[in-house]
Formats: sequence, C-alpha cells, structure tokens
Amino acid sequence: MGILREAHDFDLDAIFRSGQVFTWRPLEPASSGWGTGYLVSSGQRRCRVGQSGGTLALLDADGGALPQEDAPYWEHYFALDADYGAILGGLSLPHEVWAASAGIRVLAQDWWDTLVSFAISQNSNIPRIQHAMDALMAAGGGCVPQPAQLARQLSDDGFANALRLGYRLPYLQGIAQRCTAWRPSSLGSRPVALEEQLLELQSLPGVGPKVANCVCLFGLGYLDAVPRDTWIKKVESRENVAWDPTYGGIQQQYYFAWARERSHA
DNA sequence: AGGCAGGTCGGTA
DNA sequence: TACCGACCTGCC
Repeated sequence: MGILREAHDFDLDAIFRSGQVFTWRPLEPASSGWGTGYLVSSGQRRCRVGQSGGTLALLDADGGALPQEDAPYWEHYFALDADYGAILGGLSLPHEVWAASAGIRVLAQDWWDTLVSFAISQNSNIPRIQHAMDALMAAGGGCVPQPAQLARQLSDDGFANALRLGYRLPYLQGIAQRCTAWRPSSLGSRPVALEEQLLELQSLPGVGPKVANCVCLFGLGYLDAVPRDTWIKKVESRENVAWDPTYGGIQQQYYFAWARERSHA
C-alpha cells in the first residue's frame, strides 16, 4: 500500500496538466492500484504516486514499498509541507481563477530538471517539450541525465538530432557544459536574493528572464518568482493583477492554468 | 495553408 | 533602455 498522506486542496491530474513539470509519466490505472497515478522523476530519484480522493499514496518506482527515509523528500516535493489553505486565502484570487485551477500546487522540483525542461520549452509547445524530455529521461535511465552525462550524450549527433530541439540544441549543450562545474548560489549555505539568483542564471546560454524565473520558482523554491510568458502577459494586459510579494509565483501558476483552460474551451 | 507556441539573442535607434 | 526580426520545429 505504500506510504499514505492526507492531501487536501490537492489534485494530481491538475498538477500534471499545469505545465510546470515534464518529468512525470502517467501510469495505467490498473498498475497504480489507484484512480490515477504517475511515475515521477526528480533529480536522481523516482517514485510512484497515486491519488484517491484526499489521500496520496507513495511507492517506489517499481511499485514496492517506499523506504521510510525517502518520505520527507517527496512530501516536500509535492508541497505537502505547505499550508495552501492559508497561502491561497491570502492571495484573494478571483473565484473564477480559483475554481479553474483548484488543486494545483507548485512542486519543489530538482533545479537541474527545471533548467533543462524550461531551456527546451522556449517558443515551443507542450507536446514537443514532453517528447524531448521523455527522450532525455530514457537516455538517463528514467531520470534527467546529470550535466556531465548530458554534455557527453549531446555530443553524439544522432542522439542530439533525435531530440528535435532545433535552435535550442546549442543552448542545451552550452548549459550542460557550464553546469558540469557550476551550481546556483542559492543551493549553498548563504541565502541569495531572487534578483541576484535570476541574473546568475541568465548568464547561461539560452536562459533569459522567463526561463530563469521558472528555475527559481519551480526548482529553487523562490515562491515570489513570477515567470512572464505569453499567457501571463495576456492576463496582465487584460486584468489589473498585482503579484503577491511573497507568493506571486503560486498566484501566477493559478492564473496560468486558468488562462490556458479558458482558451481550450 | 499559415500563425503560433510557457523566449532569447543580436542588432538598431 | 526599448524595440525588432530571426530562429527550428510541429501543433492547431
């Protein structure tokens, strides 16, 4: 049965669809044993997660019991340690936005996973991003290859071209090379202001303000980072949104899901 | 068929 | 500093 956790205001499928993560793979309903389930990769770790009502089940990647010592990592990853009732209450979201995005949480992903994902994502679309990420994770044994490994793999033209990254390929190659001997300062012991961390990330090739904000929000825990993509720019041009100084990133994610969903309708 | 997609870069005023 | 076109590719 695995490790069970109560998860209210939590919707696994809504999170999967919300465009913040490209390292999950849906599982057949039968194989998860639950209504809905995913094989989740983060850094060099993997787990299976299923949701039934307000209960979350955590298993290891093969469907066996998750080691007890791994539980804290995944609880943080799924933001189960955050009080979303209080956070959302303070954001005063329009009811329409809240309803369209109910159950979404901002995951605490691995920083390298998010850097790779969103460097690839620029001026692209979700199916294509997912295709490239699936191919990368297959090459990494189910996880995103670490920088040195990725740099080596990308030097193989056959492998690199199959990713269909277009003009983003040299960006990813440059990023992988730089990151073999570099990590964001905020991973160290010294706290780093958001603005400083953004500038640092933007020194990487192919990383501009949008990608840097995604890495800060999704991969480095800066919940005040607000990625401004085409959808959010549309929202800003229509509504008069003031981004919350503490949780603007969560607020942004709710508006993002709302804006995308209404366009599909 | 052709615009657009969770942008960034280099050149120009 | 602010704006503009180019850019690989494949969805819609």
